[in-house]
Amino acid sequence: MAKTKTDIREAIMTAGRLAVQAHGYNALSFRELAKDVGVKSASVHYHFPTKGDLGAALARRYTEEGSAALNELLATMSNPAQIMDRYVAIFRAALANDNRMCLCGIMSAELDDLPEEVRVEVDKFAAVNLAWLERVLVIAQPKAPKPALTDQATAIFAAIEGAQLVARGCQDIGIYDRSIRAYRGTGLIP
Amino acid sequence: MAKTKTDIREAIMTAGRLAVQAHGYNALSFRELAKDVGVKSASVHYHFPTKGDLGAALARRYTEEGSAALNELLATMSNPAQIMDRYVAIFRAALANDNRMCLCGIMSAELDDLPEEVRVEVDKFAAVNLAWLERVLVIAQPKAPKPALTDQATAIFAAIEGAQLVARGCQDIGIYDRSIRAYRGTGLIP
DNA sequence: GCGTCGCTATCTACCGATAGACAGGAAACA
DNA sequence: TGTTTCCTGTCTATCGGTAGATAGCGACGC
Repeated sequence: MAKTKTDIREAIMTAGRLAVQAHGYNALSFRELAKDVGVKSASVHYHFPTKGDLGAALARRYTEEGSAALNELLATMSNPAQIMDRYVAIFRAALANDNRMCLCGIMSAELDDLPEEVRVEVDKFAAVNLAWLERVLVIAQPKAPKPALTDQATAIFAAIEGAQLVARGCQDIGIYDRSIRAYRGTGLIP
Repeated sequence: MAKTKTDIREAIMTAGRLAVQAHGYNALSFRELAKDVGVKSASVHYHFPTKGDLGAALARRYTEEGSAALNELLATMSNPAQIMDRYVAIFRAALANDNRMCLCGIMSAELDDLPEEVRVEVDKFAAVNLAWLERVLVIAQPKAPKPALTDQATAIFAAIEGAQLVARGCQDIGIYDRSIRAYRGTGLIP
């Protein structure tokens, strides 16, 4: 089967996402990426004229796919605790996959070096997650005041990203698991 | 006043720490660093032969100074809630200082690109913080079983690092403050 | 006088980006 | 239908810039 234009574009985006999740945006290289995909770096520039275009496309796609998966979760499950089980499992999967991180989490660490178009996508990812978490919390704690749930959603997102970061840094996924367990124990996570 | 050898070394380490906290280890450049300090890049190589040496020295110093400050805290204060107030304030200060991050937190995100000698220092920083947090928790919750406190210490450290990461990514220190407030509300942080 | 220490100058390797050639297929026209 | 034209997508080759690292020189202090 011949490679179509879309095939290569998709291959670039997949390889790019994996590379960023493992090494960050700064370490993303057109040459390396091209080698992975099996083309020349100039061809990558054809599909993504600048590195900023590529980074923004990666982050946008990451957010879109994440958002779709989260909405699917909310649509098919009703127990908040079970929903949150799945949520924390998503972030755990990145770690389990070769000690990778959330794409937008790792990009947050590199914020000062990101082109503006990438930065806005990182912000969007956080916004999508916070809004979704708040929806779950409304189900879990219908009587709680709304502002408190907003804070809690923020705290949950930050806590999970942090658990992923520290677990990655220590190369010990057990740190992630123990942190999540403690979050649940205190009721931070339903 | 003339610059002694130690002056230059210290200036390099200070500028280096600030640069890493703002841009990460990968973005740390001998040329930029030399320009900041007012010497040539070859001179920086004289004090720190390789980039790995410099990174490891920065992380080691960061851990040592942090450890000393934390021990001082424990020695002069007795109320766990007040002690934790000071602890979260330390991490907040980095954010307030030009949206910087914990040096070892940002290095954790770059883990795959770190030389081994830097990696071990990052691990040490986490270990020092976890051990210290556990000591504070033992004071705050003397009746709790030890393993639970270990988990809680891990969770607190991860949560604070995460709050810092997300707040930095969104360039909104309010995210840090709201997260910490929620952590306290649930009792995760005493 | 012999180390110490910062300098100049240079090396190799890699970066993102661009120019220009070329193959192949679709589209337009006879 | 046969021919010409245009566009798409990839290639080779190269640019200017920066990275970390090194060799060797000269100034200065013990």
